[in-house]
Amino acid sequence: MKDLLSVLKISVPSKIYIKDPETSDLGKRIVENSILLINEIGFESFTFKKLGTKIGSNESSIYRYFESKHKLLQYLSSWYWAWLEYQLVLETFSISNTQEKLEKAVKVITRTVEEDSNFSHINETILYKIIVNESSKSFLTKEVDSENKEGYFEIYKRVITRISEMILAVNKNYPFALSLASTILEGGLHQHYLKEHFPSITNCKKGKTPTDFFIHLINNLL
Amino acid sequence: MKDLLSVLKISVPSKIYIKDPETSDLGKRIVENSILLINEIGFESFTFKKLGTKIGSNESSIYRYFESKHKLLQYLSSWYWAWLEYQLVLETFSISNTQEKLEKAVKVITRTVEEDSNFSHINETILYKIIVNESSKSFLTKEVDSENKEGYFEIYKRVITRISEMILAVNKNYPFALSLASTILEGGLHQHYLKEHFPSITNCKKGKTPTDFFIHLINNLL
DNA sequence: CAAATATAATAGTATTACTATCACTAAATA
DNA sequence: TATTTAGTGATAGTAATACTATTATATTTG
Repeated sequence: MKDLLSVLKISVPSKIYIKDPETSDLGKRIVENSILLINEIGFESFTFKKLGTKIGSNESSIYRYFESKHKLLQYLSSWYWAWLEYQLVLETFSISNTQEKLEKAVKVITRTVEEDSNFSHINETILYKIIVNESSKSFLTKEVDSENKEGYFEIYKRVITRISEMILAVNKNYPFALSLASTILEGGLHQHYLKEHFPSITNCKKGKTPTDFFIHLINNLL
Repeated sequence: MKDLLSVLKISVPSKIYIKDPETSDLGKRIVENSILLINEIGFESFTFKKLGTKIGSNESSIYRYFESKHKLLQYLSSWYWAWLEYQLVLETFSISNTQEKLEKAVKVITRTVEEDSNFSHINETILYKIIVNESSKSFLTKEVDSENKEGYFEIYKRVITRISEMILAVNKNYPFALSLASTILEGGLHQHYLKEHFPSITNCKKGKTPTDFFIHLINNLL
């Protein structure tokens, strides 16, 4: 996996950034450290000024890469979905049994990202925490519709479409494949969040993961 | 229902506000118009200054009721969950058949709030839109844990607990009642959001509602 | 070596998210 | 009736935010 990814590049919709952060050292430091800083202080308190200080660079230089912190969050989200899609395809590709394939897919999209695959400057484990805590904010805005038209959410939508196809492969008569797919994806993140902050309204904890919940769900539903 | 509510008062955790907005005309105008304004321009663009202008009052007066716009959002959310809990209890109370009771409950928590029950200055239809679009932001912050300890999310958690009890009444061996309950509640809001902004990743549309999806789900799962 | 490009440094702006102070009015209370 | 006091409004002020613009300097490339 590590080797494969060394020749592949995660591709994010180009309209999200002004200048591709993958093309320079500064760009990579911006992305790498924005993940750390957002994780530390939260998206609301995160500013380009603070990030500039952290990376020993100037606020104005960061603005050459991203129009706003909101766009940066969308970049990080898209990057994560692209990375997840890659994991998803890789780990399910060779499975021919439809049931088994779907189970694997659900595992991939609902599991905690625990080990840093480390093929890049991006720490996926920490990025995953940001996805759990902040990713909703990337689309819950007044600008969703225009941003959606611009293609900002293409990868996210493609992941859901892929899952829905696997659902239909198991049961072609199931009438809510897309809704189930989107529910598992967002619901998985949400259960991880609850486990951390609202343990009284989830059954998930150590030894009983969101993955177990959703695997049990699809096995009894489809 | 209208009559019943005229003697009942929706009760929100008192730590959320500085001064109870229900106790004055200005307070009610703040709440009433904040709902309209947040719906119009979105929570990010919403400010107390703009709200002050809208209600012909002063920014500083609004700060006498709410410490910040974040607290105001939490107030609106709590108010909604309290209102929903009331609907939930009222509409399921007299149903003795457990299956039927749960179905009704799922209907109540996943349906679109369409008619304004109009028992107060609060427009529930528009408030519901805010819940769909903005309510996640009330807990997705770095302050969740301390705010949770202060009891800000009590009503929300109680609604989920109630649903989970109804799930267990149908199938006492189902091992994920809380997770299923929280998934239906948040998932319902999310499907409504997708229907509006990302129709390509949901099966929900006119004539095929989030309610249909979740009713079908529980009926085949439990 | 010149030209283009990337970055840094500095300054500046409108707005935000408040806090503080003071004045005024209406209602409650002594 | 006089007097607190509570509620609201008006004004001012502050530190920080979310940028934009300009100029200088360093680095890369043709």
